[in-house]
Amino acid sequence: MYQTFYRDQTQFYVAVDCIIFGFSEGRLSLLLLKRNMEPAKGQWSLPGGFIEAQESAEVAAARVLSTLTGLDEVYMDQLMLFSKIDRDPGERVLSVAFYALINVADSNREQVRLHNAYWRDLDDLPALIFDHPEMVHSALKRLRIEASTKPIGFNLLPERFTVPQLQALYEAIYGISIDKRNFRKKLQSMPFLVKLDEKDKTSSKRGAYLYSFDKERYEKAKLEGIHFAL
Amino acid sequence: MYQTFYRDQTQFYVAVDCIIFGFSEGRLSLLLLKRNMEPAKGQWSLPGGFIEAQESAEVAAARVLSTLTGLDEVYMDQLMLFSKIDRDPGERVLSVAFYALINVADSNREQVRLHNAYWRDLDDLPALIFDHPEMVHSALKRLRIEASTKPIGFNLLPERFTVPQLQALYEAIYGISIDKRNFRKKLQSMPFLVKLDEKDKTSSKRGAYLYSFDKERYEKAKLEGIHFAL
DNA sequence: GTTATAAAGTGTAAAAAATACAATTAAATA
DNA sequence: TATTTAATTGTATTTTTTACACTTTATAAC
Repeated sequence: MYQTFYRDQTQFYVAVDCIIFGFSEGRLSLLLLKRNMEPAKGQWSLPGGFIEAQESAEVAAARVLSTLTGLDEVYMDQLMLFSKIDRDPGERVLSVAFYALINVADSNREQVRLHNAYWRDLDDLPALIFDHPEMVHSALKRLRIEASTKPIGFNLLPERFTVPQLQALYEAIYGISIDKRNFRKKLQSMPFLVKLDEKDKTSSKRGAYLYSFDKERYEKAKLEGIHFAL
Repeated sequence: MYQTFYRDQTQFYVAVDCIIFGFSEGRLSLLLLKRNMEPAKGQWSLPGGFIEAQESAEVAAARVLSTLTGLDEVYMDQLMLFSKIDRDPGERVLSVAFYALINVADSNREQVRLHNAYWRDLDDLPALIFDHPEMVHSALKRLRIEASTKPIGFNLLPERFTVPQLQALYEAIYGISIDKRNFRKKLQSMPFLVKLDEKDKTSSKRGAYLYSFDKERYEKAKLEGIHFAL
């Protein structure tokens, strides 16, 4: 039987690490933990934890994220397994990296604070332990690829958002500036972006119309060959 | 210290499984193992093996591939970790899937035979054990994404290949038929495709010119903003 | 040695997509 | 009432993608 055969094999600790993206005031940020004890005191790390006996990696990552932010059903996707022998100087630990997209305002501020976690601007990250910088790099690369063909960016925005907000998000993700007329032109070809009657007046006197992403309409459009592309 | 903390954690067997793509006679194929003993006798599986104490997942996958085919320095990329609790009905085993692209002719036929491995047409795969079908699906999806913007398809061809061969490869990867004039037009914009003086006459009386992919020129072109795209 | 065969090789026009670019509108505040 | 600031709108140009058919080359058959 399998069991007998497997018994000779080495077993490993397997952790998950989460690259949690947020977006506010036109900037992408990551939710990071500040170590307040040795070793590596003062250094920063990605939120993570060990996979438990009865968990898949995906469930473990969702647990870590839920514990930290109070959020469930968050957009999350696995990046890959990081397994270099010395990636953790303490002991051999493999780690599966996940990236998550959340709306900062939805997270539980107190819970985040209690875990000694802080939102740090993606363009100005502190030094991170282990291979966490590599994980972040990998996550950003993946985010850029995914966000261009799938409507995942909306997970970083409130339920209702304005066109200028959406544009600022894409400008932040790709680090470019986009012509607003061309940007709106693309949006017009997406029947799953629903224009609401209400305006958001927090960032201008005139106010900008609020929109929402209609998941059902998106699925319908996809079947008709209309794809998301930004 | 870390060690003390880690000791409470569960450890896991971690395997690698390889989706090894080949291309011959206009068709993609996978190198699969046929089980000639129980359990699951007669069923097919992806080539794989356990990660050993002093190996990274990448090294383990390269070892598995080298043992099976005699090939080193093969194009290989990690897909992700598969970790569903019951994915292996025998015991809890996590598995990292890798996909590899090899030139079938380069592999050691006897070695492959000895491991009870066979090339099976991708369009006519046998039933596979565990979550291996999911891994294959994931690999094909990744291959399609990667092959469209990176010159990785050449790993499936001989060192020197013809334009019709290259076109047939891309037609096989994407399951479409491509206009040969438009295909050649795109190739003309790629200075790293070197036309040789020799012809391959195995598939036509007239013969088709052989080309090779020049990696150095590719890197140079990339710096100049010329990207691979097919 | 002429002819038949089969795959390799070639160019252009039309359509679609991406890009560049500037004035007007709306609402609050001075 | 005038000023301010961000939101909103359309068109012309360029680039890219797509559609499409005949000629060339070398071998094999006659």
